[in-house]
Amino acid sequence: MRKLLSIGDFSKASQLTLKTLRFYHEKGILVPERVEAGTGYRFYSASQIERANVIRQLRDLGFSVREIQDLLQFAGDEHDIVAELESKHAEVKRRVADDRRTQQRLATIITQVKEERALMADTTFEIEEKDIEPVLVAAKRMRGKYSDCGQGFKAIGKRFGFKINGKPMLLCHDGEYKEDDADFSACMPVSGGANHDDIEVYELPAGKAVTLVHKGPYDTLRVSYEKLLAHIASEGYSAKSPSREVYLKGPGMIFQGNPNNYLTEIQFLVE
Amino acid sequence: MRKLLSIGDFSKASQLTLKTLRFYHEKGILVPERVEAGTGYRFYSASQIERANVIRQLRDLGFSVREIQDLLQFAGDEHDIVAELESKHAEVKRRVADDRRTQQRLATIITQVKEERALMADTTFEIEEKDIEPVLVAAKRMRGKYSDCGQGFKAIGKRFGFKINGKPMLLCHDGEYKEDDADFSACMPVSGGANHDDIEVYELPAGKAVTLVHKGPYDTLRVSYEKLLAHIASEGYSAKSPSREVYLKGPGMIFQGNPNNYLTEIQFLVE
DNA sequence: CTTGAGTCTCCCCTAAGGGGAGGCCGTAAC
DNA sequence: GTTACGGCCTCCCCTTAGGGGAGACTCAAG
Repeated sequence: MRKLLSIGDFSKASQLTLKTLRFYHEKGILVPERVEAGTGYRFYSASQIERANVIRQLRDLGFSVREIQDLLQFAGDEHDIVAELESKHAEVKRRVADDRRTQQRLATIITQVKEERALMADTTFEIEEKDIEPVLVAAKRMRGKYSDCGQGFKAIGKRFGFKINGKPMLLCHDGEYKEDDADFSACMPVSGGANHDDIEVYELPAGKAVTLVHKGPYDTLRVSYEKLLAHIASEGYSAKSPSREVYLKGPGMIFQGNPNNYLTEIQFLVE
Repeated sequence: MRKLLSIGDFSKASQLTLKTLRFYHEKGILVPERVEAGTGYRFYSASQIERANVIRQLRDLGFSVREIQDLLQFAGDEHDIVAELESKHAEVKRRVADDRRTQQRLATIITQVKEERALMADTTFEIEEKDIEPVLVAAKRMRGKYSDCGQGFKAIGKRFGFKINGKPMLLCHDGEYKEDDADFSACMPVSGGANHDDIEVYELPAGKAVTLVHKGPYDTLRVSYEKLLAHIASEGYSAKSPSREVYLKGPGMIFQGNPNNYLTEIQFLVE
């Protein structure tokens, strides 16, 4: 009366692969109606297709085999099913939230890298004279080695977070180049905000400036400084303090990148 | 000069477990600066902490070890990095989309199950007399066995999809109960829509009705029918054709559920 | 000298099957 | 009669990113 299907036929009917069917047999969630003693051949009844479909559905909904087993245990009893569904729902929701954060971070990184690449493409690496707009910054005055400025940026980043709207800058208050006991400010352009601890918010003045984009690691910056200062002297300008360094492209959020491709714009306001 | 860290110290500094460090060593993405020949002890340089952090970041962004390996191969070369980032971004996006569909489906199922449970809780299973509102339905007239109506519902579901706004119903056009060659319509309440192929859209009339909610499998429906007809006779009403069956709760989208808990409301319009 | 903490390698385990080897069975073609 | 083919079986290894633990070795302190 009831026709039994071979595993191949059942596979076609249920859209589950042979491997999967054997696996489900082993796991006990879909046991063939009959297993021939001598050959071990599996035979399924047509009515088991329905159960196979249920399992497929549950699997698509993200339930593990173990969970499916539990769920099918109380096949008619709906007591815990809602709870299980809800916990799975919460789980998926959590995963979506996580993934969206990741996605956001990836997008940020991508735009940043692209921006830097574009920058690299249309930078001339020649001395330029241009008018600079005023810029509102959050600045932390520091003393020591220039390379310590990272901590200043970190502190500003922590406080001003999403208000930051430009590349990090360094103000050199010393008239000359100093190795060890330099007087400088780490600062970031911001859209607003108030003073906080040792971070001051103020506006850098506008004005005519002589600038040069330096390409390469930071320890070769001096070459570009000298080039700029020579130009300023030859043109008869006088440079105003502090000079500015804008870190157009440095070590990224993830990759250090190649220091030979770091870009730093040096700006001297002149009159 | 350069101090080397034992794996334990490096583990604390990098926030990667011992197991993970050994694994990354094996995979070649974070090879200790020095491995002592005799003992096999691993020693890391402090500068490797930075690389460890890069790896952590990439791992958090969902990159596999294999991908991290590729990415770190061209540590300075940024040529392919954007492409990799973008493909990962697309991948995450796809996963989010998938998960949200799953989440939606789960939510639908949950509300449905809850609704059915509420229904079960406040149903009286007594004969009631009530006034029935008119209801717009999409109906497919069929002939055969009642149990074939599922295909009718499927057809209507395919055509009217999101316009469906009620429980599936059956109209019995026969005056009497027929097993085999019954004349009935499978129909679903809809918010609108036009006739399509053999699916008609029309309004079921309002009126005074005698109803009874039947609990149990469909093959015991006759008991409730007889109870209702006896009541109608004893009250001196005359029943109008077609009678209606409303499938308040039947086999769910996933689970068959327990047929003993199926709920079906039988409605006879009377005058 | 001993002890405890740190480290090593090696082996097994995860979830949900996929891939393939080698063997058994029945049928159809030659 | 035989051979080829197709369907089925079991058994074993493989995948990710490490976790858990056993047994052995090393290092520093008491």
